[in-house]
Amino acid sequence: MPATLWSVRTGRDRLDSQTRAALIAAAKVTFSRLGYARTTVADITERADVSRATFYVYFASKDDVFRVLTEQLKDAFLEAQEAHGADPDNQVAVAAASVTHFVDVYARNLAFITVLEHQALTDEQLRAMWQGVRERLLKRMTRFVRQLVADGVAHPVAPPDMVATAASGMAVRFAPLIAASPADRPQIMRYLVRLYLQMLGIEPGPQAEETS
Amino acid sequence: MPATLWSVRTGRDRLDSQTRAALIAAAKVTFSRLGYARTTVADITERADVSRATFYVYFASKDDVFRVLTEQLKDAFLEAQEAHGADPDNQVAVAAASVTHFVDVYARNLAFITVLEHQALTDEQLRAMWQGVRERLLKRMTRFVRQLVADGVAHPVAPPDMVATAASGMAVRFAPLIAASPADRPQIMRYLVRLYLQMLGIEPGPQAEETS
Amino acid sequence: MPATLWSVRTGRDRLDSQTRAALIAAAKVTFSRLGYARTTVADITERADVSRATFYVYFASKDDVFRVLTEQLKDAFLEAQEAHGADPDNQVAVAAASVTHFVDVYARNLAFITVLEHQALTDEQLRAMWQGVRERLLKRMTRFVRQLVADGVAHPVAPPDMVATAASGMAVRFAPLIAASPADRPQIMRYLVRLYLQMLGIEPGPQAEETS
Amino acid sequence: MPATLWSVRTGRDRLDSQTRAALIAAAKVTFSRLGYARTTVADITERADVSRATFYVYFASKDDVFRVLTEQLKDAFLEAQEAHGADPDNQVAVAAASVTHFVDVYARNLAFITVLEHQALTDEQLRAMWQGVRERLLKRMTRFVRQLVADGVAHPVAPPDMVATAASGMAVRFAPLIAASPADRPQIMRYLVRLYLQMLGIEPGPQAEETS
DNA sequence: AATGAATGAGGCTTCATTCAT
DNA sequence: GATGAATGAAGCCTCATTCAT
Repeated sequence: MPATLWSVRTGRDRLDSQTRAALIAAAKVTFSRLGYARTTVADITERADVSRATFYVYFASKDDVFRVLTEQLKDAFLEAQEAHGADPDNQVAVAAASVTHFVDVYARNLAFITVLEHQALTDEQLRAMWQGVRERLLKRMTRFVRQLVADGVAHPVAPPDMVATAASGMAVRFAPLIAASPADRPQIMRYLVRLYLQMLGIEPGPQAEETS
Repeated sequence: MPATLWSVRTGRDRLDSQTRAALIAAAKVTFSRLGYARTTVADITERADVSRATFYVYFASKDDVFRVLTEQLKDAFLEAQEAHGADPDNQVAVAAASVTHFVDVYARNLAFITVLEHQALTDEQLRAMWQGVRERLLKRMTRFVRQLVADGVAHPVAPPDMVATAASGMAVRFAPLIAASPADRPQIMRYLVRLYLQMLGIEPGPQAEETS
Repeated sequence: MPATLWSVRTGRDRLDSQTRAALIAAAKVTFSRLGYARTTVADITERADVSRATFYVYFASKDDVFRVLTEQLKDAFLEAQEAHGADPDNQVAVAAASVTHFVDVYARNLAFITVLEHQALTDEQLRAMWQGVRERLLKRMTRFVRQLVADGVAHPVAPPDMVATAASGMAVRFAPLIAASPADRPQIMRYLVRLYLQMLGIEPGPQAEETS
Repeated sequence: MPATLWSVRTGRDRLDSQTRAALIAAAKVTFSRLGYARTTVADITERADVSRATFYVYFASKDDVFRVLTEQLKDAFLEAQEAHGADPDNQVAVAAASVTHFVDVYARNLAFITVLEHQALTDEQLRAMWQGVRERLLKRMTRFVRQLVADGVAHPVAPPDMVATAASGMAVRFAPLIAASPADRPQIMRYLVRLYLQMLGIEPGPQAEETS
């Protein structure tokens, strides 16, 4: 096992295992394709090329992997929020980068999110978690809008939280487009950003076009 | 539903039966609460207060009721599109009414739609149907936007189909708000319409505020 | 189903079912032969000549049938306690009849009791129930001994509860003998009764020999 | 255990290993608490603080340890039979000591015996072994009773083997009492011995009270 | 000697669906 | 039309055991 070569052996061993990673990847794909209920542990282990019992070496149950995947998704969204790479002084650029990253994460996880929202219907814990993520993202965007208004940059026609809600809705709806034709991503993103700025009541200057 | 075409049986057809209606209602509630897989036929029949076997008098399978419910949803959306009640000559009012109706139907079926989208992941037929509904709505809105542009009423910052996409995303995201606090519906709708017009690049005149 | 002919149809239908009875009988035999863990639901249903799923129509789980059987055993013991058939005025005859019935029930359920005691090790509820039965029987015998002493009939060398304990131990140990050679039952019972009376400090008169 | 015969390996044999001892002790406790089936090899190794695989260094299987424990129990019973410490010329004292030792061993192994008897239901070898132990003890006691009768010391009301059976039953039933309240052991034992002698038809002289 | 990792085999339980009445 | 009864099929999970190191 190469694991012994590159990973310092600690108590976390189980968590670094290649097998575990393979199972997680397989689970993600399978859940995304088949949904939760139709995914069987056998589907996952076959794809990961291990035996069914091995699954239970790493996860307590089918539910357990699903939670792990959900946590990973959460992390991805919270990280995307950081809007890396945009000039922090250029508020418009920051706004654009933030939307862009969000849409990218969303597009990459489209199907899984559909499944997650379905599961959240019956799983209180999942529901709380996913709603938490949504609220965090929304609050941040709301704060941002408020800031832009205070700075006299934006002039929206509705309260900041409504604007944020609308903006996130827009973004969500653009994700499938990008997932469907990745080649058009730059163009689609450009339109999305323009519409976003328009909704904020910002005059789109040339800087807005520089995103990712 | 071809059933209406060939199953004429008696005067009072199976399709009218009270029992059938009860089963459909029960199925809708149960699917919405528990999702597809976790809903059992027993759940549905218990709620409808009939025996498990009776279910199969009216439906071929669990899948069958789900399809029936999906058809009903489709009808609801297509009907909402008709924008009843708005002055056909006031394009802005028509736009507002259309969005409003859409959001209302969406809000009333939130959970079921979540379930439907989950099922569409694995059911090709369902996927095609639901996508068809979305496309129809989108196309109509796109046409509408194009018309407004041609009429010099709207000045969007992106192509009509992009605007329509963004608008529908907005609307979808507002539905949960309305479902959560129906009392605030008027206020929320007002903001939604404003943002919608803003995105279309329409100067919101006083008429826009008159919606529903 | 003849059931409709001889049993008044009530809500208890499920409980009268022939299938249920067959499953219970099959479960008793199988548990007694194989013990709890090695008994599979398949073993039971095969013996009852129904499908595996049918088992779950009548019982919630393997554990559930086991509890039902345990209740039946409890009832058998409590009923045996009543010492039917002995002249109530002849205390010695009552004593003999009581022991005799107890041993008979025990002998008929030897293996099942072994299994039950094993299960009681890990199942608090079972333990409480079985201990309750034992205590009830013991208390009754203790009361009886006390009475005999008060009446000057018995002159035991130890306190009544100790005598009762010892007597029940004797009886338990005789059960296997009777189960092993039913033909010798009368003779064995005679000795058992004699030893029992001897332990009570009763002069065995001719009446004692009249048991069962 | 043939192991002692052919597995001589090194000076300090596997059979002495501390690890092995720890596993045996852990197994005894675990089997006694959980029963055979519910005890997992993992339970045993966790308690012994070694890895699961280590178990198989010392035992061929879960069944194997169980057999080892059973052998140990057998040895304990057979040794208890020797009635160490009683004046060999005082037959009554010997009788008392023998019963006492038996009860002590039984009390110390109550739960394990319950498990063993459960296992004996399905394991022919175990059944034969355990029955062998019982028979040996019974035969010895029978011989002893016969001797007492021949010596004119005892005057039982039933044949020696019946008396022995009854006596062992009494003893078995007293074991739980002693296990439950060890502080009362002397008192309980005294009553047991009295009842035992009473059953043998021996006038309890003062010597009988000197036991253990 | 000790163990981390992996798995074959097996058992419990659920549930959509059928069918005779 | 309604239903009680029965079941085939399928999936989750556990665990004793093996093996390479």
